[in-house]
Amino acid sequence: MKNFQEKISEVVIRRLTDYLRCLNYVKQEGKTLIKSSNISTKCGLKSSIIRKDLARFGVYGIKGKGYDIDELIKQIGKILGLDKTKNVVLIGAGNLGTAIIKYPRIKNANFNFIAAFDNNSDKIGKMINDTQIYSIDKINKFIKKNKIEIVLLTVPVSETMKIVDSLDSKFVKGILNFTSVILPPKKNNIFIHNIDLAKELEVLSYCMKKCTL
Amino acid sequence: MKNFQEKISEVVIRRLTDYLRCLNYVKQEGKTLIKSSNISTKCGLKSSIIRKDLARFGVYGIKGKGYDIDELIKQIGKILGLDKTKNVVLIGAGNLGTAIIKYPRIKNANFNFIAAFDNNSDKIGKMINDTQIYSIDKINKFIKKNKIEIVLLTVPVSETMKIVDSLDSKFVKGILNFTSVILPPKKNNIFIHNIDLAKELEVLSYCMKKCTL
DNA sequence: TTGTGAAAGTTATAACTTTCACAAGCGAAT
DNA sequence: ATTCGCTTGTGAAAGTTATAACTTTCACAA
Repeated sequence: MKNFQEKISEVVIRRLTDYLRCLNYVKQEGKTLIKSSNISTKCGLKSSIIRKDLARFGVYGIKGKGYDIDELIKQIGKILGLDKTKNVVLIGAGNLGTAIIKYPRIKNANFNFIAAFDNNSDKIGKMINDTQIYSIDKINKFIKKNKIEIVLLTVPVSETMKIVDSLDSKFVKGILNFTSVILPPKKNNIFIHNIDLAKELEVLSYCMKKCTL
Repeated sequence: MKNFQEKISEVVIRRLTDYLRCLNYVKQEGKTLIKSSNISTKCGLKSSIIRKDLARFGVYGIKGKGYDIDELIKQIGKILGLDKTKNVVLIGAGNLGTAIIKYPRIKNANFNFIAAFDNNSDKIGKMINDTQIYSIDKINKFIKKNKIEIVLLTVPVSETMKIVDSLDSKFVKGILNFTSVILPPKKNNIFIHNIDLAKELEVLSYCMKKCTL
């Protein structure tokens, strides 16, 4: 794999995650090699762009045969930084938070939910999979003690700003914001990635409309 | 608004949804006009591209002042096809499904969840907000009777294929697939939009890695 | 050893996107 | 009415991305 770090756009990164998903799927079918044309049909992309993406990172296959699946998974993982375990905490142990912790592929991404926080006393002390729920009051002490860098936010809109402002940017470096509150891409040097579930429905809405034109 | 339908790429569509989210937020602060530079800082985009996007669709502002928020919301809604109510059903009334139905901005997108389906007898008959949960056996009859075009899939991985194959493509035109199963972008003429929650974590993972280089 | 088929790797180009810089125009104030 | 400040709208240039077409190389079999 090439070592120099050229700028990679988010489109490319998103494609890499698609490849990864596809590769993990094909791997568990017992295959060891995969052709670019195979990834192509599975992901709905042209095979040429897949080969180009891979070559760009110095990930090579075997001409006439295809790519080694295990090797590919390893390399893409390395590019995305999935090779190191990242401790994260979840804030907001509602339906969405619970769903995320239980989501099948998240353990593959090497995200380790070491704690969840909520202000609902019925939930405090309970578990979601292997993750314990604590009172939200304890969050900053916990972050400091465990040097948490990543926070997943799945709280109600009304709570969001207060919590974001309270997070100690000495430790927290990234927030995955699943609330529908708009946060700036960077705040106090914390990288914020906004995810809006409604967005996907809106995109579908456009596609449906376009198709019936 | 321009009437001719040029091809619009998904990047642009996604930006439009960002504008919409921003506009709704600013609207509820009581403002009536907004500058492109304001949307710009909120969404983390250059103001020039916002103006370009809007002009492209024939949506114009007032020079020296900005854009009329209500008008902008209306126009973007029209472009995305949010102006018409779309009846949808949810399959899989687990945490993720529940979270989606309750997600704040989804009603804005004019998606109307008229029914949910699950195979867990404890859930059948219960409600999520205003949406009743039915037995999954009844799904095809329901789709036929109510001419449902959009299905939201939030079932376990093991159930996914069986359900997708069983959906009647005479009625169903779009599937929003939140399971982590890879589905092709189109199947039996049904448009499929895959959403993988793990993807967002993987993207964040890359960003975090990049920042520490 | 050599020939062949298949798929990777590469290059050139077309298509698309973003950005910049500035002209144009609106509205408020004088 | 005129000026001034402000922000939109846009054309051209720069930058980026995707695609098709082409070349190379590998593995296997004859």
